[in-house]
Amino acid sequence: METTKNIYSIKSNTKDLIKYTKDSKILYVDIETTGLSPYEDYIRLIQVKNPKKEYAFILDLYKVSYDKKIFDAFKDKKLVFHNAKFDLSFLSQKIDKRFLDLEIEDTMLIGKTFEPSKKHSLKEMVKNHLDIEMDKSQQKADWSQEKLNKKQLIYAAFDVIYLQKLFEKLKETYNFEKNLVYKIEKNFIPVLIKIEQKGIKIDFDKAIEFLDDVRKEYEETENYLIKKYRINPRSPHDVANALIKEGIKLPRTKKGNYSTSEDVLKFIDHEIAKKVIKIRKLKNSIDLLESYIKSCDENFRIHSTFNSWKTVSGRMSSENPNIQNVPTNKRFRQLFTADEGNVLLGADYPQIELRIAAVYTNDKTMIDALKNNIDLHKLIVSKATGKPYKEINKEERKLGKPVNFGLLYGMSANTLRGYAKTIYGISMSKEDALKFKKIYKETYKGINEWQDKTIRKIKKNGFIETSTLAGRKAVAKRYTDALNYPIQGTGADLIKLACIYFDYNCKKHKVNAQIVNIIHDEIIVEVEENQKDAAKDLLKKSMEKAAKRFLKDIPCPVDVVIGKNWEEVKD
DNA sequence: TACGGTAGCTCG
DNA sequence: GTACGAGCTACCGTAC
Repeated sequence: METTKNIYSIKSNTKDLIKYTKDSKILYVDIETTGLSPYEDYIRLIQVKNPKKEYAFILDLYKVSYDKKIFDAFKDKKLVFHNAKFDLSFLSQKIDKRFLDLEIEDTMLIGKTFEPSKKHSLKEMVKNHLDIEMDKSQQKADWSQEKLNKKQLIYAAFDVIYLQKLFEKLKETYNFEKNLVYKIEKNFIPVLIKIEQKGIKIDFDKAIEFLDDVRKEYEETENYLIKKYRINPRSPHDVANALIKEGIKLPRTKKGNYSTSEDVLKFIDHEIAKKVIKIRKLKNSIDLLESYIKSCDENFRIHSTFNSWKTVSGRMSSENPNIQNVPTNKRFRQLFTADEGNVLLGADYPQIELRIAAVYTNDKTMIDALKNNIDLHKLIVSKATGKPYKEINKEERKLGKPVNFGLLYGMSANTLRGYAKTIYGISMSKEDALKFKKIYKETYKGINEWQDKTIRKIKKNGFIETSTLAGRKAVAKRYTDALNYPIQGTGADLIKLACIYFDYNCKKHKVNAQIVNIIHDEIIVEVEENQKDAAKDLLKKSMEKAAKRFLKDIPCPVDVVIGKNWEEVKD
């Protein structure tokens, strides 16, 4: 049983903190805040553990204005956190930007890298690795009251004391310093924080105007349907009943309800179906616009939260609001812009997942095609329709995309038939669909072997552990997942690395550019007009260097486009 | 009334 | 036998 005596020293004085940290190059750090938002909430405590001392130091920031000198206690030191993104967001936002330049380690990331299927809270990891049960009853205590009680302070101190013990144990257990996935994720943290803090500029007036237009159209459509058919057009139940009343037959959903999905409605030649499709899209647009307008800060910038490891595959996600699912239509993309005197740069990786699949499966035909600059989406449309490759236009190419991805990730012949029907208007027999799959398999032998091997393994063991080219692990129980995770995950490894390179290069060449959005294979950057060419060059080089690291000799040329808004910078 | 699942929309 | 990965909102049945 540990004694609580000499567990901590609590002060409000920065000088005492500097004195405490002075003799160590490594520090274990945690903070307690009044809430989860680095914009709206405050840091109450900063807890620090110097491994050369027995006790933890607690800096109490109650009613103390944030002192820039606090940073001096951490300068030139390596900081160890549990979930560094959270602590560094606050420390860099409230105290000193230079916190983002420090070398760090993150015990939670080590857990996520080496034990992906376990839980990664400090409590769970301390239990698993040290066999100690931490008392977390104070975690959600009130950290804004003037006088903190002894229980709270002991809790705060133990967080960094156990953090040190956990880190030292993990260091014995895993060789994380050499692990590429850990390195990428660790170095990506400050890059991600900067993206969130900068935010992306919205053309507020245009957004309001757009919302107004959409609302009017929505209300007109809604009133029409309510008056004429007495239905709530947002209710699938009402819509289904109304259609049945009109003598239309509807398929069932998995759960047995009548389906009114767009896939069903678009084949129904009736005004209810057409207007319901329309009103759903309008409502969706209204929701998106309202979320952007609501999220703007006083400078009309949106600060979305980006997650780097929330998905199984390793892909990023964006929330509050999600700015990775902005509709591709002009009026939406034009809303995302740059400050006065700045421009945006846009760059995406062409057909990146197919390039990754080619190298991952060592498919000679696909590699050869890519080396000869053949567009694989055009090629698949050409093979499906019999139309010569050179005559495939942009619209038709767009349709090839889902088929290519579908077949890559194990799409069935039946689903392929559905695609042929809905997007090409071709009625494909089951035999034709199977024949087409066969042609695909014979063309791409490497892909085929990989798919067969994966299916066999899953059938035998019930699951499979997949790995990206950087070594990011995931467990799949369905073969379709097992085909997807390593490819999609490698795409994530690659773009994260590109962002790290770009951020580093901008610092090195003193280019004042900032990434403002990442959309899986696309990077959006904001930069001062007079540095746009330098930034463009660095972005291109950074993305191509990251691609080369994983794709080896498969070329991956990146085009960077300059413009005033997102619409203008698409390729 | 609160919650969770489903359906349906958006994106790569 | 199954293309994959996300977030957000409204509806709707169930539990309290």
